[in-house]
Amino acid sequence: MTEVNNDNAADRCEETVTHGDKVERAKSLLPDDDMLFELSEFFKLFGDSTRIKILETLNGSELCVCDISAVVGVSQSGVSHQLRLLRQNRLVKTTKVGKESYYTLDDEHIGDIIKIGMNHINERRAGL
Amino acid sequence: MTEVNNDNAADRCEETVTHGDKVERAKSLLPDDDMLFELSEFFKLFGDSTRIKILETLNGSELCVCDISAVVGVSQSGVSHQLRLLRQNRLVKTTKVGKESYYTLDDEHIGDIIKIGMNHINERRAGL
DNA sequence: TGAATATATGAACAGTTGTTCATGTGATGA
DNA sequence: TCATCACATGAACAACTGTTCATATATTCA
Repeated sequence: MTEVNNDNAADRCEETVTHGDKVERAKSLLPDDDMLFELSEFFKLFGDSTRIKILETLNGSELCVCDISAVVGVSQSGVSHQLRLLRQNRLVKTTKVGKESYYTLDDEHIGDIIKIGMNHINERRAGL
Repeated sequence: MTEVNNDNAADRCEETVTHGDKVERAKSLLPDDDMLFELSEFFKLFGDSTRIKILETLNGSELCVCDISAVVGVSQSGVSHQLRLLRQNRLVKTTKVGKESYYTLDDEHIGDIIKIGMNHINERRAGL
């Protein structure tokens, strides 16, 4: 015990870690902060039902903004805002044809991720 | 064209869909609303860096709340709140030993999902 | 050129979320 | 039994997010 002996109790847990070795090991295995931040930003994109609808809609089809709006039931403006987010994060890409912008998925992993999510939900439903 | 001919322009896009057939097809392929809602709720859990840290920390180790708090750098209370969320959604499970609660992952898919996310980010970084 | 159309974007606002503080609960051991 | 500890939980609040409304931009066609 070379640790400072701080008898000021109250938040003992914060100061004297119960299993120091395990904590150090876990810390060293954690991805770096940048990766953790980007990971959460990435998954945040899937954490909204409008965006999930958009992604699932584009999974297999190429559609213009107006059509996407009709499919997901959100105003053109709302869809456009969400598409911008998805575009900036390279989940979708766009091709301009005349006045229209056609959107498609820009990452082959997206379908996989959503599929795993559905599996989780189905298993959870089955296990009631 | 058996559609009502509404000449009130303004929001034409909302009313007269550009590619009706594609829209109907896309709609029919979409998972039902319950699934879409649960999917977004599920991914929301990954959309916060504290929770991602917790999940990555528990991916391989079994730790008590106090230790998790030390690893992720959030107060015991904050971690406890997040663990409750993860517990309620069956991403983690807990075993009580005396005063301590030991947490582990409760779903074998979680590691997969995070891994795919990291791949996406690494590929995005490489493609600058 | 000017009207119509598809999309993008800024502002504003309500609803949600993550954190901390304070406190409650239940187990341990003196 | 009483103090201590690990953990859980409720309240409060600042920060963030998704939507709509209004408007800007850009393309087509008469």
